[in-house]
Amino acid sequence: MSKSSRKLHLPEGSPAREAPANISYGSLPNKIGFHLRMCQEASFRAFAARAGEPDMKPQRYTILTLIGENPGITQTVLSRCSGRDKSTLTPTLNDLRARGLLERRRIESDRRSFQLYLTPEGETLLARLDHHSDAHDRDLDTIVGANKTALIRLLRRITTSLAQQDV
Amino acid sequence: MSKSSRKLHLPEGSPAREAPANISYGSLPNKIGFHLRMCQEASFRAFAARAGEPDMKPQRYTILTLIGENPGITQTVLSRCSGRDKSTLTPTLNDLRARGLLERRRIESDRRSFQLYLTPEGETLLARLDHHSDAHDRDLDTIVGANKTALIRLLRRITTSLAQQDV
DNA sequence: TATTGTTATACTCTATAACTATA
DNA sequence: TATAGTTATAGAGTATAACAATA
Repeated sequence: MSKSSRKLHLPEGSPAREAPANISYGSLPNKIGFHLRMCQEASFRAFAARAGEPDMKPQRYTILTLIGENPGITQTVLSRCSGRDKSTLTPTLNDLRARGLLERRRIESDRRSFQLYLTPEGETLLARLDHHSDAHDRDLDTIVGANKTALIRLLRRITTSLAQQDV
Repeated sequence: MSKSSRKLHLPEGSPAREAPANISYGSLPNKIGFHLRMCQEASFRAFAARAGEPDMKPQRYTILTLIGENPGITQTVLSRCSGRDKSTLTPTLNDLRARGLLERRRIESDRRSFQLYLTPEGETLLARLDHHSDAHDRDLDTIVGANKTALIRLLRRITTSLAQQDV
């Protein structure tokens, strides 16, 4: 097996590597959406391999970042910012709390809500993830070169345009 | 609720829309990887909303396309082309067969393998999905404009560069 | 009544490992 | 021994709906 020789950790989606064959991909290679998906998967795997934190997927990294950047953010706001339903967040936040990465405090002025804060351990982990993320993005920068700004601008434009379509 | 007014079908990930607040996203907005994820999610949702086939996610569309383009492709080859483990494919292919969208034939010269073919119903569905996919990609083309070729080239470069890192 | 967060439930996707049947 | 495909098992992620506590 020539499988995972130089790969560090590949928590999910390890295969995909091996070259196909004389296979036709039809119209897919002309579709932006297809390449977005391929590219996002490749980026995710590369980040996961680098970070070596099998339980810290991009979505969790985003959650930690949002809490770190906005201490005291509530779960509902967090759910909107991260684009997931609030019920989706509950198990994740419980898990992160169980790992001692974050804590929450009840808001006395509105006892329905909780404010979220990173613990020192959470800060440490976030810093480590940031480090890997920076390195990963430097890789991407190298690949993309001078086109980075334009690329991000394009991706943002697509994201916002598509989101506005169905408001 | 201003939720899904003009949305057709949003099988998964329906929220995400509502604007955040005075929230800081830290370094995320500078990260290509972050925007890839946001963009891919937005593209996926827009496609799903347009196609209105809640069970036909991009991955399944890719599978149908690959079989349609390469009649007689075997499951193992298909799994490599679609970037998923062969065991992952089994339930999906069973489901697609149960829906009458594809069929398989044993290869007599190697009775371990099966060749996959679309049924007429599968061809019809694929044509319909192609139609939606084309429309969706025309939307993307409009958003991206003259940059399409450059964008795809960049995305491909990222995908292949990252994939080669860990061979 | 409306909102915050939880629970209950369900489904999809994905993986690895062990298995079978064939080669 | 090696390969094609299945089964068993597991886990993450996501959704909707109903609920309790609070506003």
